[in-house]
Amino acid sequence: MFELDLRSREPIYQQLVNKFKTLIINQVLATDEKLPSVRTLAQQLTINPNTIQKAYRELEVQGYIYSIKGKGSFVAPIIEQENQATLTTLKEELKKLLSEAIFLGLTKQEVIKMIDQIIVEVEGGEK
Amino acid sequence: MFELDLRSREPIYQQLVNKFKTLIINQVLATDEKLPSVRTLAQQLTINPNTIQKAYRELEVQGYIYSIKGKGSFVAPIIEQENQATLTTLKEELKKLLSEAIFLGLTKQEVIKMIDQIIVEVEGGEK
DNA sequence: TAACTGTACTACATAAACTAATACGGTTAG
DNA sequence: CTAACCGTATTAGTTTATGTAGTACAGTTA
Repeated sequence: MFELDLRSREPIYQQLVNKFKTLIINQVLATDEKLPSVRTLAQQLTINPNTIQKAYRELEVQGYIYSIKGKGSFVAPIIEQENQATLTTLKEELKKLLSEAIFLGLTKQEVIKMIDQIIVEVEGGEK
Repeated sequence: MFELDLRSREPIYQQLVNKFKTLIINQVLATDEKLPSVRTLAQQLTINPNTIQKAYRELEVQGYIYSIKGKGSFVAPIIEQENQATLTTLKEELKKLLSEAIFLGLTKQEVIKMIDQIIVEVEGGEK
């Protein structure tokens, strides 16, 4: 199923994350399809289950899959994937920008004001 | 001149970078003003000159100072308008990103948390 | 209850980051 | 021109972070 480079500079779990991302984005793995269990895949690749676990957690954080204890890990609904993935990226960019802006003198109050304004625009004042 | 926290989790050179940034941005150090030499400051702070050097290099890379071998390190010309312009640009980018992120589910609380975190990093927990 | 599932905790090896010791090369006052 | 300043490169040692593995715990289902 996978070809891993065990002695690559790129961590194994990262390779797994990328492989799965590709498969999921290209719809090779359908929504709600079950991924191999951490143990199964680990045995198959002759690596430690915890490495698979780390990859799966990363995929989950990034919104590509969801895991249920005792049941398994599954491909997340596409829209949610996209949004979560995008959001994660956005958060990183946001943090960089915010750091820079705060350093240049942007105040917390200004940012909050900005957010309030945006929320009004986007959500029309709900919440 | 400086108060360093030698056993902070934040690297010494990073603390120095931040202190100098603040001083330069707030015009406490004027344009072309000479910074203490790496050895002088090192002796004063009882740390290694190389640590100062690392801080100075970082400041140079980020455009805050310039160094001349054999002469010293000096505050780089900082045009206030440039900063303001940068800040304005950043604000626009910020607004776009924030709009997108909030649309995707980022909450106001998350952003505020993010800001607090950044402020702590930038100011290094003084007060 | 047995055989699956994900997950938490710990430990260990390795890689990266940080700081220091030393030496080298440019500038300038005397 | 040399002594006393400057920044900088190289190297090494120490600490910290990262990646992986071993083991044990906890939920699910037939």
